[in-house]
Amino acid sequence: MADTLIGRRRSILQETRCQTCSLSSLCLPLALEVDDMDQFDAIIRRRAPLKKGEALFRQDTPFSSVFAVRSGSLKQVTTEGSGEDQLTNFYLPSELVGLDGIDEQHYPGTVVALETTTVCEIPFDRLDHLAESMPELRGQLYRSMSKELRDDRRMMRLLSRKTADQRLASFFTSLSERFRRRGYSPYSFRLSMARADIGNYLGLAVETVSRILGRFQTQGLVAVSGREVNILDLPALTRLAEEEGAH
Amino acid sequence: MADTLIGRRRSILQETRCQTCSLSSLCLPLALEVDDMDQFDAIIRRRAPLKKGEALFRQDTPFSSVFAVRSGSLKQVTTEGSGEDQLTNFYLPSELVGLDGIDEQHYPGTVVALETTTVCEIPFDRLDHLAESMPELRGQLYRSMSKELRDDRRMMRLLSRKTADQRLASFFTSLSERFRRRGYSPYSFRLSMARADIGNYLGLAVETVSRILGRFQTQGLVAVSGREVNILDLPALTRLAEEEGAH
DNA sequence: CGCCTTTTTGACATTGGTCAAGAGAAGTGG
DNA sequence: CCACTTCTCTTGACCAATGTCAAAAAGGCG
Repeated sequence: MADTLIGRRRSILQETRCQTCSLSSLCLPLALEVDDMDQFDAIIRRRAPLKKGEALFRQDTPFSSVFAVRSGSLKQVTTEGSGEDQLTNFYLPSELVGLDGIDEQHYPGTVVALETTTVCEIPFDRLDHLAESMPELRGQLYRSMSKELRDDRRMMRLLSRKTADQRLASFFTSLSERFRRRGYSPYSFRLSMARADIGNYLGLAVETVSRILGRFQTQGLVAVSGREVNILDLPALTRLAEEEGAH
Repeated sequence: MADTLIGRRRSILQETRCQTCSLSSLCLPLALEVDDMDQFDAIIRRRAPLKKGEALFRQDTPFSSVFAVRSGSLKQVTTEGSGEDQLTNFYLPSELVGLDGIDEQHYPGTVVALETTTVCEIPFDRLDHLAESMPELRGQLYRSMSKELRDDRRMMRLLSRKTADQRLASFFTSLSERFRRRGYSPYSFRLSMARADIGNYLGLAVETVSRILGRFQTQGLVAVSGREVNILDLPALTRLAEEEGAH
């Protein structure tokens, strides 16, 4: 009884409950029964929203939790020795951040909000404990990691076999698809990241990104104005993305 | 009693038991108690050794098991639509193959033996079932996947920020380190893969691989004769590998 | 409104790919 | 065991894609 009240109160004040979260069908609790979802819900910690530029966690910090993005977006950046930073990932709502920290027990990169962003913190030890008795949750966790592995392989393919044009086309079609799955327009969206971030992520110089965006525009593939993007010819963009650079 | 006999017999005939496997300290059963290891052992299936060029499994085949490499080596190759093949990974003894198939329930690439190779087959449903009651095993499984994620990020960094020389240097130092961890010489080893495989993996043309190997040789970094490699100046190679290409 | 950051554009340099050809290795069958 | 075929690897000449440097234009924020 008290529990329910607290639960209700929390949901009103902070909208923290998975049951009422519009992302639950894409997120970890996917496929959990009501009872299980309640338990899962109970281990989640709310965080104050991150402001643009704020870090969710920093590289080499001890690993303790994974995070589900609730709204906004983030980038993961790794610094290595002398080298420049490398942007290894962008995270959108419902995606899980921090899974690559499990192995070495610290986060292998700094994760920074690209805009105002809210996340659910999921302490990993408690998640694992829960997973012990919930095969569904366990499966979902495996799947999340496995999916990330597959995405990484796709990225490796992009980096080693695609031309700059194809990389940009892939970037746009992939974003478009991710927005679509989350119920947003796949044709019209706002980039939360700078050109420099895109270039870093795709392994291209900023200037190249800028030039190719210009070319896409004159080719009638997209209309870009600052960070506002309108995809005009998705099929053509998809075709381009799926071609492969000579080599 | 009968169990023990069968167990013994199996171990003599096929050397399948984890307890007697020299890799157990690097492999999944790492950190399992004796009892747990016996149970783990029981779910493992032996396979006939693969001959050079034989496939362990093919792309898009239904996912059912992960595999631990026992001896030899393999490569994973993904074909995508019209594009050329992309070599996404090499696997050495004690490494786990197939984890990226969990999510979509089929293998995202074909895995082929580079030489005579033996593997342990671990049916995934049984592994997961066991993981339910063995937190150690569960942890080990998470760690394996997480490590692969980290390795992938390193690879992405290599592909997007390193010059051809730095890539080759990384390739050699990484191989060297992997051999060292497995108790082999870090200075002298045999490449089981062709130059074309190395090039494909590193995102370089075969010719470039060949040329740079030649240059490394005249610089006194390595001595290469066919697939026989002697690392002459590991520190220098490491330095080179850790530099980062302009950009 | 002015400063600072982000983006665009231009000129030029460099890395690494492509094509072509030849030298070695290695597997195959007589 | 050798001759033949077929890969695999190396080398050279040339070229295209993309990076670098420089500077101007456009945005965004206090």
